[in-house]
Amino acid sequence: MLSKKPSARLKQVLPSGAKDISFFEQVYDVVKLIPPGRVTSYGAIAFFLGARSSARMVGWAMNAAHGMPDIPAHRVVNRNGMLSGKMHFETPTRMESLLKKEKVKIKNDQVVDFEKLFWDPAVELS
DNA sequence: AGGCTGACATCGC
DNA sequence: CGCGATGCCAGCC
Repeated sequence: MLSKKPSARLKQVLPSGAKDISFFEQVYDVVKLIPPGRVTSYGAIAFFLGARSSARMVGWAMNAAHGMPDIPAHRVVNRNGMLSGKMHFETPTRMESLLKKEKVKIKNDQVVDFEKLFWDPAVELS
């Protein structure tokens, strides 16, 4: 996979009067609400959006979120608490660094105490 | 216009 | 208990 970036970047800025809220935008909305030092999973976000099987899309949304400073994609990991998307950052160590800055410990590309740091949108945003 | 792929998750064999 | 197959939505070839 070489340059496989969605240059489209969706609508990115949402033209004035953008009323059609796509799945992606909902994902961004949730990810933006993840507090520092906390993490969540692709599946949790997908589930919160009512599409438990659409976890893949969440990952794809993160890919499209590249370049959006408001989207803390590093706080989203897979269900095992593993930094599965670290290789998609500017540098493979970027994701880990950002998390460590937020006092999140990483070991073997995995979030330590993932269950304790887990931020469930279905609960927090209920 | 049709098909493959993807930073996941779950069910089936 | 482990690997294979399927679902899901959007973007790109």
